[in-house]
Amino acid sequence: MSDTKLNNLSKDLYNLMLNLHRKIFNHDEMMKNLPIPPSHVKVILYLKHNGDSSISEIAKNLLISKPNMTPIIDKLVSENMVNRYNDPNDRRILRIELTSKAHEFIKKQEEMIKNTLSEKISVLSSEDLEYLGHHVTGVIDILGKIK
Amino acid sequence: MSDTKLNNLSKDLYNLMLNLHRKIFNHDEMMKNLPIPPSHVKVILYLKHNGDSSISEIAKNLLISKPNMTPIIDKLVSENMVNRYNDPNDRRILRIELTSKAHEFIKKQEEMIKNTLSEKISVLSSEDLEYLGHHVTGVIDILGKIK
DNA sequence: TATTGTTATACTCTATAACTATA
DNA sequence: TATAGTTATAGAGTATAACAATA
Repeated sequence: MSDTKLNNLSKDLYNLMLNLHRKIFNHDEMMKNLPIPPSHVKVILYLKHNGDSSISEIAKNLLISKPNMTPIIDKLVSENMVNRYNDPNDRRILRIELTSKAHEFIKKQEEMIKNTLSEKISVLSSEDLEYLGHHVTGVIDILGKIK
Repeated sequence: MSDTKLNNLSKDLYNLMLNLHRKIFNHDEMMKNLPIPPSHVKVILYLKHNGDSSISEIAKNLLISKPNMTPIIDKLVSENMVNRYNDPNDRRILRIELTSKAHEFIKKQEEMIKNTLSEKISVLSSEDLEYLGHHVTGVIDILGKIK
């Protein structure tokens, strides 16, 4: 693959991110509408996607410094969104798991986000929606091959 | 267009956002690598996209509270990234414009982001890159019809 | 000696109310 | 009276270094 082709594609991907952000998925707007701070959302979504994890794992992957994990997990525990439990193999490690309340929270928020998306694209013609679906699943399929 | 179709498409769009974020464009990671805080980046990019703007306009559209704009603009001025000037028609209004240094900064950052994107997709086969380009421009074209 | 998680602390970012100057 | 921008201030989020417990 030629370098210019790769460069053009990365330019298109950058434009795709900007367009998605501006037209249908404003990250900041979503976060402001949530009842809990962004760092809590990140931790919950991380656990949902990666399963039970140690505090260090979460911190490393979410780029949150370890000391700041303590108050975040404290609050999530007090809100009954996660539980701490000891790792049976290494007594230094605390593992974090989602509660059923957290799973319900995620489900509800995803519904809200999907409703917002539906609204934004509902102005498109039936034909455009057809094409959009085709191209979106096309991109997802290929991204699935990375990593 | 049937509601179920719209729902499926919004689900796909949600998955597209998640996949883009996880596979090739980690928002937090990008921000951490920048030499200036996120709020400054947002203001600069807003001005790049929307042209000279009043402080209230910027605050409203970026969901930053007005009082917090003062120190942000102060710092950007001291870093020689923006200038303040009076609106000729309304003496209450201060308008903000980007300096040439800011334009260069944006150009450099966009280059870095595109290089990162190139690296991430360079593992794909020539054929997959071809398809990816096709679908990405397809999505961009249709998004262009919104708003 | 290295790693896990915590404490302490200072710094930045943010939200709210109250102020001034212009309209 | 309403709006633009500011000041003051308290709260939330973050980064860094130093520490105790465990490996």
